[in-house]
Amino acid sequence: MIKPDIVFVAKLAGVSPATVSRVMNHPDLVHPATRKRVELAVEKSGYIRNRAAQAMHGKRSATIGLVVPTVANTIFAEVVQAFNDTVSAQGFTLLLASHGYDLEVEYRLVRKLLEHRVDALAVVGLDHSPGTFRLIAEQRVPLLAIWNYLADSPLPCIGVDNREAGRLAAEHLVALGHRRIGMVFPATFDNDRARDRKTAATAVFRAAGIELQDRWQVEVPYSIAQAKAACLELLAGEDRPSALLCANDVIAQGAIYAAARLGIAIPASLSVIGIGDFAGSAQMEPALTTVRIPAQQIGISAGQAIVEAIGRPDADFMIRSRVELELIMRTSTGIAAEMVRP
Amino acid sequence: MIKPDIVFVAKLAGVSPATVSRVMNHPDLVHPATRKRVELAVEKSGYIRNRAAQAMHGKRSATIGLVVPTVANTIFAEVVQAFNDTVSAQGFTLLLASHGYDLEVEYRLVRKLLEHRVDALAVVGLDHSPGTFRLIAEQRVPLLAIWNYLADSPLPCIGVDNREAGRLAAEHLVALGHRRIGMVFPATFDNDRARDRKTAATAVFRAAGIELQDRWQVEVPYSIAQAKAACLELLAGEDRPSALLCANDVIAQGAIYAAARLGIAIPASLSVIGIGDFAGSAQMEPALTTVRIPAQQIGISAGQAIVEAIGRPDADFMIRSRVELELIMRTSTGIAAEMVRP
DNA sequence: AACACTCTTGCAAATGTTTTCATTAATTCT
DNA sequence: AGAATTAATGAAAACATTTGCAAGAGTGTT
Repeated sequence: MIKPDIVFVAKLAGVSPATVSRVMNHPDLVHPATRKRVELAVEKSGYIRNRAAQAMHGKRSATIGLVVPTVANTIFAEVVQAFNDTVSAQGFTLLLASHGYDLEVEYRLVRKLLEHRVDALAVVGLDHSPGTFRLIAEQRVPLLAIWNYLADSPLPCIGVDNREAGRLAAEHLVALGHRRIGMVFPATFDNDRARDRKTAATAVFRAAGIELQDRWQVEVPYSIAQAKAACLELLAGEDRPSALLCANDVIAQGAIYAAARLGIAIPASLSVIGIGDFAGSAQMEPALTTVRIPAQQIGISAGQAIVEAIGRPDADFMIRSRVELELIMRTSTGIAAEMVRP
Repeated sequence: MIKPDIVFVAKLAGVSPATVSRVMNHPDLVHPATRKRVELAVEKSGYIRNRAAQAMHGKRSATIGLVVPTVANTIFAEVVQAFNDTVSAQGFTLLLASHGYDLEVEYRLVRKLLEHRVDALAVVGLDHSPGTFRLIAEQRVPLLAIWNYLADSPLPCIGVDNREAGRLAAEHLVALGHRRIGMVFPATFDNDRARDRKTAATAVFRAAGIELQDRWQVEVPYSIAQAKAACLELLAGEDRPSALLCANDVIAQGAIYAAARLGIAIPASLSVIGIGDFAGSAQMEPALTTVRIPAQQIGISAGQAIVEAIGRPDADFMIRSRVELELIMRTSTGIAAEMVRP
């Protein structure tokens, strides 16, 4: 019992392979009666068409590559889901790869995805190795950066302005009167998102005449556990900041748990702000004040844009779409203690 | 400027296409000097081999399909990551699909993955539509169920015994003297994991002579927000359970936030137990008592098993591997109030 | 020096589709 | 009714690779 191919089905239906192909790809070109017969033969033989052969013919592979730093935590879960749903509804399948914040690994992954002849590629952020860019340019595959927006980005992008995110968060703390501010960020090397947020926030603080104490700046990877551990250390003792600006909600959640453990009242004695508004941030107690990144909207828009780009292979693909950030004030931030008049 | 194919590279290197192919697939068969020349030509021309053409030849497609209910929350994030890392290290690329707990959607996704001629398929759990099973059997693609273990499962599986998970959680509550018990579960239709956990837990309670009050059994989807909302309702008023058994940690986190909001002390007046030990469960305050599912280990083992299965296409693939559960006692559960002697 | 090997390499067939072009059948128009 | 369209199908080339087979070039043996 051999796997049925298109000629097997054709024989079974008493037509030529060409007709079977047309039934699959341009059903309107074939007579309803023949179509019925072919569909029956397909059904009966259990035929499943071979996309590889189709792709080989220069046609679409009907796949889209998505490269993310990680799927292991909440950060990108929502975009990935929304993006996948969107392109999947259009008949595409997602090839997923994750590089763990290592751009050299990313290069290899992109290469692998190109070997599979993905019809388009989406990556997170605008920081990529030159090799990656060269590769994609050579292959003329539509490439879309998601998550970040930059007015003069070298490649199409759909996302948020991370400098604005940093600015919004910082301004919120400044507006509440905080001057003793700690920042908890991951390494900003190879990570333009964290870098942009941090520099923008720093600029705001500087403009407000706030001096950032080195001892309140800590570097942690994106992990609740490590963020909590780092914050436990940072917040121990009397000499601690009155507010913590965290690179994203995962870190902010860690910070809040650390404060809870230490019995530090939020927001009375400590304010914590995150960036992202990930799942759970709104529900936690205290609810996390954050700069909302509309992940779902990004995923959907990105999916639509990329499908559209695949649709016009000749037109060169350039879109720069900024989705709006929003400061979501919840209960994890409050007026700085020293500003509260009795 | 046309994209270089294998014959272009061959010409550039002054060899035949066959030799180039051998350099890519069986490097040891070609003379080191020629190999060098070919590699140089590949480099110079920016050639990227076409997996589609390769797959068409009956060879491997070097892809593995993974179908999960969702990637939008923490539940499967860790397995997906570990699985991806493992197979990726072996040169495979992941085709990802998510069906949102709808087995009819799953059928269509599986079909799509088979069109792409994945070398193997992994799915979550043992509940699947008959069509899905038929499809996969016809195509003779190795199929592996992850997350669940069942001694007499109809297909290879690597995961945990969900009945045991439910049992461990329930026994823990019973051991602490709880008799007024609520359960927060998602719909168990089409979801063998939730179903197994629930029936096992129910059996334990019944054996302990505990009567489950209908008003304390609630059904919620896997979402922190909805779990919290449901628990706010469940826990309002005086007539509430002393312990909550949650189908998984996502729901349990929602329950804990609900209690925090209502000012119900955990574990003094309410115990909450989850299943899963997802990221953040250990760090939250109070730290969540849970039945640990070693997601990473499952992902790695599953990746290894499936790659191995691809390696021996003739031998039929059957593995049933149970990974051990472990009750992790933290601070969200405690002795039932009515058992505490002054 | 002839023989039997082993290494390398090229030729050509095969893989499963899609698509262009041509052919035949059916329909419409005058 | 005959010509001119239009619709439906088939034949065959094309797509980019892999691999079995065969041939040529060295190498060691007698």
